[in-house]
Amino acid sequence: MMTAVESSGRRRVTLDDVAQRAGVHKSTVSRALRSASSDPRVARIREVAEELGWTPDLIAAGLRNQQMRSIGVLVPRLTDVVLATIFEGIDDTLSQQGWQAVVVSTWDEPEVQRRRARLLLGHRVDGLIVADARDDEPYMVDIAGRGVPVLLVNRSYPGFVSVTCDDELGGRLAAEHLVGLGHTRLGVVAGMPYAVSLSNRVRGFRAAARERGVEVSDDLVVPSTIYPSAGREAGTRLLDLPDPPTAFFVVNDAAAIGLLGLLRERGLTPGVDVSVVGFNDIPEAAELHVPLTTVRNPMREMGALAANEALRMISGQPVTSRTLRPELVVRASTGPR
Amino acid sequence: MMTAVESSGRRRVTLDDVAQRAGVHKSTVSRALRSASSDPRVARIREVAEELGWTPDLIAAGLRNQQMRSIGVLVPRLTDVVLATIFEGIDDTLSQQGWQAVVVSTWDEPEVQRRRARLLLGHRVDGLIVADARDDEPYMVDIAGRGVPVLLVNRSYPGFVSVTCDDELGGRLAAEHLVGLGHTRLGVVAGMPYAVSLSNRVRGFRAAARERGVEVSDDLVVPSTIYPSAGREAGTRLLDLPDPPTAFFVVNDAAAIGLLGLLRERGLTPGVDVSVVGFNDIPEAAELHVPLTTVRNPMREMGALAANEALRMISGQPVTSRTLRPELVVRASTGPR
DNA sequence: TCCTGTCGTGCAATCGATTGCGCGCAATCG
DNA sequence: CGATTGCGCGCAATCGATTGCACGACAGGA
Repeated sequence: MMTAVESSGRRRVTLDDVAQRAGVHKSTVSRALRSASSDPRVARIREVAEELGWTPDLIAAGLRNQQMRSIGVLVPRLTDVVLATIFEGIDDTLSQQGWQAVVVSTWDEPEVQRRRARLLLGHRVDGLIVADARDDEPYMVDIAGRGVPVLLVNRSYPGFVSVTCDDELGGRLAAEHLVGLGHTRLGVVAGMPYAVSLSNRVRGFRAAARERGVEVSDDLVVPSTIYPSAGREAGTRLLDLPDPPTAFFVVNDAAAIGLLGLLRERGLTPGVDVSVVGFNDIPEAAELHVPLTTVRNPMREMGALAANEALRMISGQPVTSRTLRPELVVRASTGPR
Repeated sequence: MMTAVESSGRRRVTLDDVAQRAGVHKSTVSRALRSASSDPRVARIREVAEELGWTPDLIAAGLRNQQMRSIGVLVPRLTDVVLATIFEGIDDTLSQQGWQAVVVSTWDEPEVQRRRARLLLGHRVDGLIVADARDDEPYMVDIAGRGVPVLLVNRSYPGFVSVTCDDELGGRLAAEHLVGLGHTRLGVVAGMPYAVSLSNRVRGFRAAARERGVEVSDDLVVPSTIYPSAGREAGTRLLDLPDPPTAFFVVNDAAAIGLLGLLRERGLTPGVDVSVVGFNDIPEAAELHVPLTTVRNPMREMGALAANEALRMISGQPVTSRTLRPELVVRASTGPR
């Protein structure tokens, strides 16, 4: 004979099943299961629930309570270790507090962003954490005022509360370092123009360089994606200039790694012939043949803080934007001119 | 005056709202919205729904239909690019078919695995894709027979349908390559013993080596984690043996990268003094100073196939385990003895 | 003219957990 | 011993979409 637990493909155990077995009404069971009381009757009901293998149906409870205890998270893509790390911070924080993160990839494509955001709202998430805001296609604007709080992380946008790295400061740290080493011809691999996090890094870099008497002209600032291949391509363009830079600021480490590969092929030694500063300090930056000087971005903390702020928003508490402090990590890929 | 769409924080628009505005019953609206008809009355109802900004409540629909069109995915961690890539394949495939993936990280910890699996079931996912099966703590066994189909990916387990790489073959390819280059003293950085994917690679490697007359003794097989630091530590142990190996098989690329760092520090040139074969072919393997010879694991395809097989299981169709063919990618980190 | 078949619509039940309301029982006090 | 307070429990409504059933209208054929 099969017990209820062993049989497969059977109907879900509901509160009513427990109630019947315990000889009480389902409302009594519901109350018993969430009371802290140690009343013997309550204990008996708990026992029956356990025996029958009852587990709460979060969908039914969510419908009734108008609260799913879940937050939707939109990221460009999870195979980017930067976004994966931010999400890990979010997921960890939420799950520790009994909440569920529901993540979707949008590939930075506005149409996908809109579609998947709508879908998340259909799943009645209680809030949205947006890590893929574009300043040319701010889909979050349509979502806001839908009754669901929206928090930005990683990239900011006017009118929204956000949790970001102080990207401008990060850019400044890179510029100060390179100018301090005596470099005066600075190239920038600038990333996607629609990502404010990246353009802020470039802005900070150029401003700090100029303040120290080094002008970074527009032709030394090359847009790119965030992949190693993009670092190679942008690097090629810059190295092939009549008067190529002696130092590079690459707005993300993956592209910087591509640039390092290009330099190697051209017989240039990073840190000796040419300097390179990356951004984020992803784990492999330290493992490279020539370890990468980079700006550490507190990605995990950013995710954790974003999750907490989102919970605060949902519970109706006031929240304000926060920026986290980046830090320069000097390694072997930079050296004196 | 605010329109319904502009006002914020307001109540959700329900079918009943649309029905009242259109002067019909909500059941009529429900039918109209999902019929393909171009009847003018149907068109009118659609128009009203659009105007009021109605969006389906997937929670309510899920409760009524006993089907959420979502699949829970359990992974060790998403910051591991291997798992992130597998998940990307799953997510992409599911979302293209109108399904939602809900992913959770379990850190390979049995207690977390159990807790989060239960939580996913509480969310009424229609199936589970398990990427973090441990052969010493098979939590999936408790979950199976809960009325929800379970599919394994990445790591297999007896009695479960799985989609995996042919890891044993991958190990064989590595061994054939190294023995073919004349190496007879082979070291193995073996990964976690509880992960069958990894131990299968080691088994295939040792079997193929033995078939070619090279015995890999137990003291040359060192357990590890999958991080670069673990590659360094395991490598240190092997290099400090009285008769150290001249070639290494490292069951995953991240650890192989750590081993390459160690070799560099010891003044050994990979591909010349010592050979190293990794596993997975993650993107950075090709970008290294000494590009890594490795066994390509079709991770994204694995995820996509797993998603499709899971959908098949859910729809009640028969499914069988599938293995995908790995491929040796020879680069500069291996060379003749 | 009446009957039958078809189509569209309204009604009400359903999914499972939660909760306000009210009833009945027991305990305590005057 | 009767009245009042308090507590526990059952009842039924609720959340929002879906769907079987039944009824009414209308058309076509006998």
